[in-house]
Amino acid sequence: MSSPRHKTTPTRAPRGTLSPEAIVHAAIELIDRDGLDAVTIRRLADQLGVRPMSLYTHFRDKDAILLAVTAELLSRFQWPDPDLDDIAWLRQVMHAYFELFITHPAILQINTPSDGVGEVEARMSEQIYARLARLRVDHRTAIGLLATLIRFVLGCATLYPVRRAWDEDPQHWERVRQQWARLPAEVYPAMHATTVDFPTFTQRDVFEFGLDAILASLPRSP
Amino acid sequence: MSSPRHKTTPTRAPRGTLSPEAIVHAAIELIDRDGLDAVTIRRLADQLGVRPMSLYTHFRDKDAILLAVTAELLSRFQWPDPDLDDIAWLRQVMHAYFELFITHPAILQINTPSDGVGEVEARMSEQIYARLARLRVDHRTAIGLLATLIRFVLGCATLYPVRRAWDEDPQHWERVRQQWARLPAEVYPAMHATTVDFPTFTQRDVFEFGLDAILASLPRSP
DNA sequence: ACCTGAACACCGTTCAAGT
DNA sequence: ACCTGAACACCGTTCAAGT
Repeated sequence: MSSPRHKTTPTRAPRGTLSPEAIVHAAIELIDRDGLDAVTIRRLADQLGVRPMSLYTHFRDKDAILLAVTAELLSRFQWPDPDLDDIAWLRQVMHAYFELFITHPAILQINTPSDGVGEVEARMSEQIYARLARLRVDHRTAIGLLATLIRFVLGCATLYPVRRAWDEDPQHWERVRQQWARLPAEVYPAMHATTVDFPTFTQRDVFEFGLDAILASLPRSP
Repeated sequence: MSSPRHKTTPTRAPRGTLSPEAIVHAAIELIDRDGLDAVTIRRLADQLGVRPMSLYTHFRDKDAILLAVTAELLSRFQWPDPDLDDIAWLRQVMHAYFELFITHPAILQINTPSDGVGEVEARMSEQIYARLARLRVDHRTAIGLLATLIRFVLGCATLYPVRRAWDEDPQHWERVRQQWARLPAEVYPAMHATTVDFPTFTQRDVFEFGLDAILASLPRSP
């Protein structure tokens, strides 16, 4: 009578339920399903079967969680086959970098302090500079080229989520062509002219085109 | 006795105090001073000497305000002198685009639905395609080139706020050089090698380098 | 038409407690 | 050491009211 055992006890979670890894894992799941804004201390706790405050035993604050998330995602970077010839290997690195960003667009939205993206960059540097040196590229060009490539990939990744719908709609470019063709040729001569043999680009096509353009200065591999 | 006139009346704001323009203006001020996160309906209202709910008379919700902010900022895009030769003009457009983004980095964080950045792109297109046509660039190359340039500029702008501190610290690159030089030459031969004539890049130098690289395929202007 | 108070359903986080 | 309840200072926004 004094202690009604079979209350609707909200069952305290057992001691081992939580860990930094489990939290990061749950956060990534939430991000990939519903986007970065869906990551909330309270919703994270729900997903883990725990009360909100429990998370603070494992991370100082929410920022620390998101930082661990980016670290985990960046660690999934896929190094290409080292046997590829130098230019193919270089392109492959950029491809892997691009793929990483478009499968987890949230990385771009998480504010990493001071160097952030630089993590992957740093690990890339040695190998990339070695390849470029082998291609007889001078130091200044090597550094400039890598910086340019990184920025291009970053831009592609930033635009990808917005442009993605265009790739998936087979009629998109035909509609654009018709729209441009309807423009008065006197005012928009250049755009009008392109509609005769209208070229279409997927996001990946653009990526390929840009890579070609930036790497064009390099000596062709045999 | 019945109506104590001189209460500490919280003085209702007069009817003309608010307007979409005033709200957008105040929001931009807040953004430029304290960043995008500082933009809050309540703080915006404070800044305008008005109560929070008043803003909803002029905008449907907060997103609508931020959309108006990006529209306003993008409208400040500075078209370069049309008398410049084609390649110089093209570079100048990209410079203006870059400057716009680095003076108001918040534009990059505001989620513009579907086309967003495309606003400026669209207005650029006709003029840029006209110039490229005059340079005898085929349609496909023109579209690919513009897409590449935009992504590169976007990447530069994204990285700029993070890398800005490097530009402003005169000792930064010397410290990096020493750090690289201290690496064991057997494990990091390439990075070690660069330290003998260590090249330094400001963010603007990188921008210039990348522009050169991407536009290298174009025929040199006379 | 424009400005507003009260209230609601959310946040991240502090602090003091439980086990 | 780890999990938690209550509470605080914030959010955006709805709804019904004032002028």
